Amino acid sequence: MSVTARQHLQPSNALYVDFYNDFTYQGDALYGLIFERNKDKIKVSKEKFAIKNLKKIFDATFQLSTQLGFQAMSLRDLSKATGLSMGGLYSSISNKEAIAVIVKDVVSVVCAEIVEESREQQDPKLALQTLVRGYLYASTILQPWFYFLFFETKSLPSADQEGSLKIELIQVKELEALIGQLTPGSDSCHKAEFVATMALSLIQERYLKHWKYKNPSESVDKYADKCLQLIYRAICLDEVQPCTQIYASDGEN
Amino acid sequence: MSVTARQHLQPSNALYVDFYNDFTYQGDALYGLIFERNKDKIKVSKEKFAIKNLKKIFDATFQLSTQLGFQAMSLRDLSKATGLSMGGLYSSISNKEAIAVIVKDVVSVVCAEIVEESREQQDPKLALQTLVRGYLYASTILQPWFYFLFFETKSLPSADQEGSLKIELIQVKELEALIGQLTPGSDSCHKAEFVATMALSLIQERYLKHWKYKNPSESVDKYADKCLQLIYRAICLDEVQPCTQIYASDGEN
DNA sequence: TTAAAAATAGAGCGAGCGTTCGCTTTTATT
DNA sequence: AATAAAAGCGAACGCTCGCTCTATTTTTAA
Repeated sequence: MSVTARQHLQPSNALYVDFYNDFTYQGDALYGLIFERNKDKIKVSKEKFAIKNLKKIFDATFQLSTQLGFQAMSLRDLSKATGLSMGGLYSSISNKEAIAVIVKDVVSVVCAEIVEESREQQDPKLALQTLVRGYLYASTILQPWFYFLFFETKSLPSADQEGSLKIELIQVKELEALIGQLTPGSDSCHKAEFVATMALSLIQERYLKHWKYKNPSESVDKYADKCLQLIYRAICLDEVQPCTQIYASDGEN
Repeated sequence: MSVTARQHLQPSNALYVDFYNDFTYQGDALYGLIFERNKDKIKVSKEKFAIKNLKKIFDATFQLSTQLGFQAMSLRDLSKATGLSMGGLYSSISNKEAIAVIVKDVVSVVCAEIVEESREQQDPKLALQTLVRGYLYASTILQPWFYFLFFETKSLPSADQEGSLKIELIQVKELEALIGQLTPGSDSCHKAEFVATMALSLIQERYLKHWKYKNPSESVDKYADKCLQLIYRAICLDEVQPCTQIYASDGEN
């Protein structure tokens, strides 16, 4: 069942849940992927043990660096929080910096996947929806990863810093291209560039201020609806339904 | 001449320049204010010397912490960049943390001032415009300050961390209140809360991604226009002019 | 049962951190 | 030109950092 077909039946429905169930970059599968992509730098040779440790390390890193910042988090702090000894830490990661690099790598891979899925759509409106929802849903599931990369880009080696900026550039350019295709003429109300910037800002708002959105799984669908609706309005897309009508069915939004 | 009167004559005009000329929180006056507010913690007793050093210290701090992050910036780095000795640094600031606290203090004062100016306006539409333009213009002039506070809130003592979050909360609540007053009924297209969130995201976008906006003084007026226009559209404000008309006069926007 | 793999505790390394303090230089006033 | 106060200096202190290493124990999987 296609995305739009579903939405016509029940707006603000279980799209996120569907995405979540298909999303392979989470849980053990995610850490398995990290293990595969960093085998050469990880001393632990068996996947099972590596996954267990990586899970602990990233969970603790996100918790500590959210509180203190990555630079202020010491490896002794991390050792305490993970329950691993110093030696244990260094058998799963090559050094402190490598933690940040892996986060960048994961976000990079996930974003590339979302762009790919969007490009499979023929209809630009569907492609835009796939893109916006993809970013919102993925950054909800991987909130600490996206959040970390935004705030800790400075902690990366300079090559990866550039890579991190490039991710953002690709995101906004992809949005801009699709929005550009949807604007009837060049005399649109708002230029595609500005609308794409706004869209990305709203996407980032969501994972940067996650404390505002306590039950993400409940509300992220509605948030995505509102973002898309706002994009349509910004580019004067007439074909869109008046938004009061969309939200008339359920009281809260 | 009032804000709207001017805009009717020439949209995207010299509003920023006017703001800039009236804005007292810049240059020596700003550092004088910092000196006054921190006299007890500053060993240098003569304003003239304090201003000279504070200027050096904050300029260098913003440059270094943008590159490395505040935590990674050492006071030896700062000493080298300012040309001051370690002792010289410590005669103008009480310790490293104090630098970040002062930034929070400055942004806090400036934001309070903007809210105050907005509240002086009777017409909610004018008040909203004053608020949005105020935030955009002030954060353009004080871009490094706003940028620093956003990224380095974690480096503050916990009391000031809360203070920093509160600034953001006040900003969005003030926007929300005014937008709420402008929405005709409760069945508005978008809830005021969401539109306020979007507005603040766009304001922050501007000073967080300042590398995108090379000539801020030239374009910030147009950016403000676009933000306000988008807010009006989001809340289905009919009285607003079609935006194509506004931008018809000048080619680029 | 057993050999390999994983993990531990923690002493220790050099480097660099934030901060201090006794001293010298500059300033402003006589 | 003299002088007292203010400003500025930079070596040194105690400490923590990222990281390594060893001896030892525990866990795993055949």
